Amino acid sequence: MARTAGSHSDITGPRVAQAALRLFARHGYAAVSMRQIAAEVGVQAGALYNYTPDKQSLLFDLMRGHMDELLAARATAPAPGDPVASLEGFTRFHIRFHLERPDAVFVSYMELRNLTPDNFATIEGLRRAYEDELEGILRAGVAAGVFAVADTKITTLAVIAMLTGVTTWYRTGGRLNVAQVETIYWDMVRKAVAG
Amino acid sequence: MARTAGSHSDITGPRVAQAALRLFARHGYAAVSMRQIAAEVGVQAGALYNYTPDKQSLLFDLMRGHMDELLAARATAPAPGDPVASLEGFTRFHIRFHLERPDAVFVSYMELRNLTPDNFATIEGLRRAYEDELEGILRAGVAAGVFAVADTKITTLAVIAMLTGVTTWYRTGGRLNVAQVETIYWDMVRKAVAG
DNA sequence: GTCTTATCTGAACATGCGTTCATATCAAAG
DNA sequence: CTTTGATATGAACGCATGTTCAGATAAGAC
Repeated sequence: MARTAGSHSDITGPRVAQAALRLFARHGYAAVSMRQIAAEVGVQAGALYNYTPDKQSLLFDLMRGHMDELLAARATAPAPGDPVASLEGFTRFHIRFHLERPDAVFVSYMELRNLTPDNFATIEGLRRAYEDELEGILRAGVAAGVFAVADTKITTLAVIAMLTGVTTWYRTGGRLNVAQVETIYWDMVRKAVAG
Repeated sequence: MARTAGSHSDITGPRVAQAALRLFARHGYAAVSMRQIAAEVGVQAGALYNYTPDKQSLLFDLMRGHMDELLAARATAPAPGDPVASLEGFTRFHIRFHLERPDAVFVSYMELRNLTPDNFATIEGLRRAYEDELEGILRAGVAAGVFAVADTKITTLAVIAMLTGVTTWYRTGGRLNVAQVETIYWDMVRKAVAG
């Protein structure tokens, strides 16, 4: 019995994306079948193809959407002249943003190898753009003599790895709230790059 | 034509493990078929079952082997009384050990969700034991008044995340050698936990 | 009330999956 | 030289995969 209750495109579409994100994060892209996604939405597998040309696009669209959101959110953040304040802003922004969407973060970091080469290049470019934001702050701080880092590129990657790692252990309702976590990490970042 | 050139068990066995490790690291456990592993070894799929009861054991044995190696190597490291020297030792050990086996590191961090619950618990226990090594050092440093960390558990995870991140960008023959990388990271770790 | 069109079903397609097993081969033991 | 046993083949098993599509259904337009 098709079309059981009206025009559902604007409802089913987001539900497909949500179900795919959830399942990809839990079990991995390759381990999730189109039929599992369809079942989670409450639809037959064939109906998914009204919303995505194929499984690969489903993954790519999730990842590109996540990176676009990340860069857009970052673009609206205030940009203080002081490198230390900028770095604190970046640190707190990164932790908050990533803790708010653990599934998208997980998928975007773990499923890179399941992207086609073209799609991989696109995502990689967006990630690089985000990293450049942090590296710019570090460079400015070094130039101003307030940071002492041996290598801005490596420090950038090290800081991002440390901050993103928070998603592997943080659980809502745990011992610490997001603001406390931000402060603990900011304390480490601040000292690590200090002159 | 079976058994084309003598008794190969002691040669084929390791080759199966190596091929599985390589392919799992490149494409992910779920995306790699037993036939692909067999092809890499130069054998038919059925022959793999002389060396593993099933695909899951192939993954689990690789991960347990990696964690066992990690803990065994760590156990032979010298244990200075000074917390700062201990932390430097741990930092350099961690980077060196992980850069020497990038495939095993990748698989052990990415394929946790493809382990059965029992196998997952085992690997998780070994990882915890390793983390406890670092946390012990941090606690000792805090007690001695040479480290100032807000939360030893979180700092442990943050430091390990930062150090392990080196495997995502380091390439042999690149701009920096392992010793230089060790020094850069040790500089950041040392400052991040400093009092 | 009829028609159109978006949405979904359910079956089908070719292909690949992990795993099993009877059979073949050959190294080494007697 | 014969026998044994480890090691491999290659075919087969039932089942799942991503994707396609003709047909069914119902909401909204006229």
